[in-house]
Amino acid sequence: MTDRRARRHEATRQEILSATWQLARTKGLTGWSLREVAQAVDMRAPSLYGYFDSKDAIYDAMFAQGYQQLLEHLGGIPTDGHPREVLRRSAHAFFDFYVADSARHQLLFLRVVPGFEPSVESYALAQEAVDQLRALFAAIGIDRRESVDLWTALLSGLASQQVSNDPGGDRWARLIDPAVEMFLASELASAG
Amino acid sequence: MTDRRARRHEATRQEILSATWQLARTKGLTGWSLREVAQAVDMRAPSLYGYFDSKDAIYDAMFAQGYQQLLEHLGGIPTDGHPREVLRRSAHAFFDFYVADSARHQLLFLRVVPGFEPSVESYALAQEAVDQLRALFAAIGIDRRESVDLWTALLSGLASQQVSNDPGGDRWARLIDPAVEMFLASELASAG
DNA sequence: GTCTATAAATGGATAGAC
DNA sequence: GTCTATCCATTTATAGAC
Repeated sequence: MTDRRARRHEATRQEILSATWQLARTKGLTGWSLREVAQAVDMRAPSLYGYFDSKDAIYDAMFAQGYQQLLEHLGGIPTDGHPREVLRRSAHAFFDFYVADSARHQLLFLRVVPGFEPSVESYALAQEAVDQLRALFAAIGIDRRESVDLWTALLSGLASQQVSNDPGGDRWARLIDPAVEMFLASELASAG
Repeated sequence: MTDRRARRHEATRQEILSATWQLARTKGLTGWSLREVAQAVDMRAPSLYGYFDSKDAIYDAMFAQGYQQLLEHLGGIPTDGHPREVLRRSAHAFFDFYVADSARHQLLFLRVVPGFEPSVESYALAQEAVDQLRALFAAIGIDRRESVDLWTALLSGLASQQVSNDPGGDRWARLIDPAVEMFLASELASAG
């Protein structure tokens, strides 16, 4: 059983992680220190070591949490209706997830933190997300790996351009639906 | 006239920049210190200040150099022949440039270095690259901004996936030509 | 132009009292 | 579980001798 003490401990852990996410968003993924985290949660830096073994352990927990959020995000996509609609929904869902937090994107999808490698447990979550995406595509009849790879590249590219070149705008967001049509036309041509 | 002293100074500057690029590639874009740079060029750290005012000034010089390389890379693309061929060439050129140095990509296209903002002079080079890309597309009859934006997203997405998920491989490189065909088919459908 | 010496701050992390 | 105190390394950057 998780007693009161364990629940409190976990709550504080979450509070710390919440503070690191906030710092990562405002000061950059690598632009914060343990002292700043401690200050944000009204502690002294050494107290953080009661919850995380090291700064990299915090990054690892953020990595895992980010992929859990992605899994929930993907899991929330209805898979009913016409394949075109499912694809459109998933495109917007993926785009929104990416654009919502560019620090999270840098942590999950790029290799930005010097020296940081996710633990095997955390990496398993990343693999799970890949599997879930593949399952989504299989459900609407797209099962070639190349197709999924192309779709992933297309969507991550749109989102990356949006974040980097038009933050807060919709210059690339408006291209999602045309991109889905382009992709589908190409898929139908390949399949038929 | 640039006398011997000025030429020597510039040569040393280049040597320093070369060392920082190497460090950025091996230890991450933000994973190196001035001491390491100095050691690599057989100096002491304070001597670097004879060539650059600060670490951010080095990042700025790298930023400018990266865009100069991109401009040269784009300029080297022959624009003769069938539009499909020009597009294919430019796709491979862009992909190769991106994949060749992921630290450079992070510096030029993402906001990875905490606190770093390119100077106006350096940013002008970035704008020049955008203009040159637009000119290339105009030359083959693609002049809608949305088309160029979609193409940029598609190629940067392919390259990003290649670097992040299959470094050293060709899983996404093999999708370049199919992606060009997909893009062209969509463009022809829009135009005609 | 490069050095030594050092400032002045900050980093992650540990020891040990309470 | 959190603190103070501190270690020890490292950071960027400056002063001033040579």
